[in-house]
Amino acid sequence: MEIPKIYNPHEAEDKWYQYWMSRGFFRSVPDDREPYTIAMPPPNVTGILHMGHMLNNTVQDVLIRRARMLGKNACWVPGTDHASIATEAKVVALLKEKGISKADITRDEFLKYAWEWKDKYGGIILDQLKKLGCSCDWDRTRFTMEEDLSEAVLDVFIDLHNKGYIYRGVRMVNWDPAGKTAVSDEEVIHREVNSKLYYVKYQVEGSEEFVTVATTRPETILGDTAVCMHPDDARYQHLQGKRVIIPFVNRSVPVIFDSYITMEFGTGALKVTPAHDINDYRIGIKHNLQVIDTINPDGTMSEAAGFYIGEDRFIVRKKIAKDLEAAGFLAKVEDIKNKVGYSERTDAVIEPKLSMQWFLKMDKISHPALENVLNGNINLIPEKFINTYKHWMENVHDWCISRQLWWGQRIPAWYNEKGEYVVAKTKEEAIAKFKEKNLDFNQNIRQEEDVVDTWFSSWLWPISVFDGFKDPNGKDINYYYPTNDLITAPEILFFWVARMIIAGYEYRGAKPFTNVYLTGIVRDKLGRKMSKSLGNSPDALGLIKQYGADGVRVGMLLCSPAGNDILFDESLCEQGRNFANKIWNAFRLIKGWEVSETIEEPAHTTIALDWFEEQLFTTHKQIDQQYSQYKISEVLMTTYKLIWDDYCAWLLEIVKPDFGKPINADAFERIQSIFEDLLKLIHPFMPFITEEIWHLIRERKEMDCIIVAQIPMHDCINTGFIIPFNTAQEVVTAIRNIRKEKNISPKEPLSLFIRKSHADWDARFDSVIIRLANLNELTVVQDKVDNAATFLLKTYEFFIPIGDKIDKEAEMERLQKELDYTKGFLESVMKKLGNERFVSNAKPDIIEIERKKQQDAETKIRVINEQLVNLK
RNA sequence: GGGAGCUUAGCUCAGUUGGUUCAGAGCAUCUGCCUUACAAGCAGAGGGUCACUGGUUCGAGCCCAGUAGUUCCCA
Repeated sequence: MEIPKIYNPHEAEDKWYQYWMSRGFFRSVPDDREPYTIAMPPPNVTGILHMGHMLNNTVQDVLIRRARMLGKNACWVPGTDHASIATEAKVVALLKEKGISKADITRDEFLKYAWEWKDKYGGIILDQLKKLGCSCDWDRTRFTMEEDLSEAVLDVFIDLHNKGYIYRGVRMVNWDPAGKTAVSDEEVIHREVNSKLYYVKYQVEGSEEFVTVATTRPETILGDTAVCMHPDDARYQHLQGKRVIIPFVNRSVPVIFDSYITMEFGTGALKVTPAHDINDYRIGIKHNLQVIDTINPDGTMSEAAGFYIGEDRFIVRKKIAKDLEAAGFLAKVEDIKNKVGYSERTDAVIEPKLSMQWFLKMDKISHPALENVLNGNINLIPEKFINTYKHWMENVHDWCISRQLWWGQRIPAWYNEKGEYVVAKTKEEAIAKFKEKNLDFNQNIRQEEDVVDTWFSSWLWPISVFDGFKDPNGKDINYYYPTNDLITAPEILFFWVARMIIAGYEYRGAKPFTNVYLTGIVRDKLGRKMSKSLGNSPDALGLIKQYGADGVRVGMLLCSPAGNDILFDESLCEQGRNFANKIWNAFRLIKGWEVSETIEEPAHTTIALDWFEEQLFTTHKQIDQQYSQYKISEVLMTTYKLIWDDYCAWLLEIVKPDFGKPINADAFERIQSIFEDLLKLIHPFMPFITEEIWHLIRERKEMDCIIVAQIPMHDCINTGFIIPFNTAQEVVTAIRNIRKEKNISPKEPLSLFIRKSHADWDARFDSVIIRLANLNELTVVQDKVDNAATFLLKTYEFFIPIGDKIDKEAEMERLQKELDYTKGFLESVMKKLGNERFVSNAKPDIIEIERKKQQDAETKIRVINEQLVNLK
């Protein structure tokens, strides 16, 4: 059989993913084992796989696969959320292409189109996750708008309303004129932009004086109901009790004083537009000002504006500036930078707008969510996010949960003709409630038009995916809840993570998960966030095609410590691909050997295998430790080095039989089973290549797959092989260096003499040194050896006779340098030991170490001096 | 404006309660090798005033204060 020199991932990927699926390896049902559960943060149903998803889901898959291999009942629940705004925008656009306007069809018709769209395109991302190798239990795939989950949302809404947590109120909301809906504070992105600051003159009533007011939004002048100054501002003291005339509109409004004003900004005089600015709104309430709503839901000027009716706010901004200038009211225009809010979903400029919305009171209900993070019942990883979390939870705002959309769970509230309302699941129940409350009702009661925020579905996710609302004592919810780990981005710490914790305590009396692993944001090399508009995001599936899923997974995780942003570079995937190829070639080597029962096992092979088994055991423990701290990229690097350096570069080089010779059968079995252990360790990171090799290396039964192989906990006595092996490695490296310096071919055998001057030489790895350094002799001697290249390790002297190749001058120079350094070092040690305060304050073991340093340095100086004398 | 974090090699990052023999890793770089597993490779090498200033200590990358730069969150 000819095995290709270069690993080709594609065939293996499709083959094994199908195999795993068809054998049900991803499936989890409750049993006697300990559960390990992750509820996937549901990606947006309109989404396609991007770098953030790849990072996030690779981490989850690593944890799930690891848990599976540790014998836990691993359950990873996938799904998507319905993303009201994004999906509705998509469907509206699609209808527009067909020449259908949303305004012309009924809610039911629209929803029919939306579901059609969802069934056709929704969930593409889940198929893409399969390409990445994600081992989710696909039988458990959920969708936030499916029937059971929607019912849970309605029940929760009704319950919270009954508890008095949900209320209706007029509030200044972030209005998205493109989506024609309110969005939450968290969905507004503030960006610094170049704007103009317009200085507009307002005439003081009954005088020739003008007050100049600076504004970035002249179109809102139409809604002004006051002008405000700081009470301490000397410039405006004489205006107490006066009124000013709004230019153009000719409305007389009061001059008011409030310490909210920043005297230094603009002219220190602020125009107050309570309907269109959150701060103005607060001032308006305080000073009892009139509120004039001059902007329509679609961002055009309203009837109340009186001018430019029906024209877009940004066009009006330019027009009114021109008109003000023509009328002589515009003093000047300056360029400034200011922050403007944009809708996360539609990228439209957010318009602060007063409207009637539904809110969830957060103060009481959020308490356990703060408490249980602070007391460590729930861990945030890394811990630095606790501060941010705490700050947010202590200043939590009520949550605006209504959205003026159709795609989503319709709020179960019903109005009578007087506008009075009850909350009930069905019309029949609503009627009953109206009766109960002695309110008017007839057949004309109508349901609230708005739906709830998508997060109002997804905050129930860890409960609802296990049907914890439908069946609160069900097998699944009792077994899997609380889940173990949540892996998500810090950006949604508040509007998703915190709210899930709130819901968890409110509806299960228990946390939804124990650990929250916060991944970083994937940025490009230049540190810019990856985005569609910048076009700096690589095509995720393209990367998988180019480097293989295993390569990309390794690339993602090599550079991603928890919570740190990752600066992604394709070369990382290349490194991952190269690593896969390295493993492949190790397999090729082993597979190519002829095995013999009769040939003797060489000493170097036996001892090297002994060493490696101890090394494997030690690394195992280290990896466990790193996993327990969620240091995933360190686990990867540790395993990477174990395989590449320890196994391939050292062990295989030692045990490799000479060309054309067979290998001893016992040794072969050990080498192969070590290789299998290594495959298991790296499997969570590189699922495909490990499964492929697993089956090529031995005949396997149908269900004997690495995905369900158990990671063994080796019992290994500390045999003390590691330190002497390290010494042997250093000796080999030193000899290789000498060969290189002296231009001696690796094929030319050399002799090595070891002179012990301090401790006895540990000869256990002599055979290894002989083999790797290509020696024909290794002898421990009492005396120096002439005409030899020398080197020092610890307190041993090494001699390699090389005849006339010695360069005495260079040799002496090297030794002198080493001597100088060692002397300096000894001096610093003696200084420490001579310091009485050090000797009396430092711990005894520290002092002991210093004494050892002193001794070793003294020995070394003696040895170097002798060598120098020899050379002369 | 308020709060939090970060600053260690060219890049990305480790660095436990302050205490081993130049502060570690991977990548990149440089040198020599197409050695019959792998050039997607092998064998070596170089590279750091631990942002800066001061303090505490016998001893500071680590603790404290200040400064600068930077990122994020909130307003």
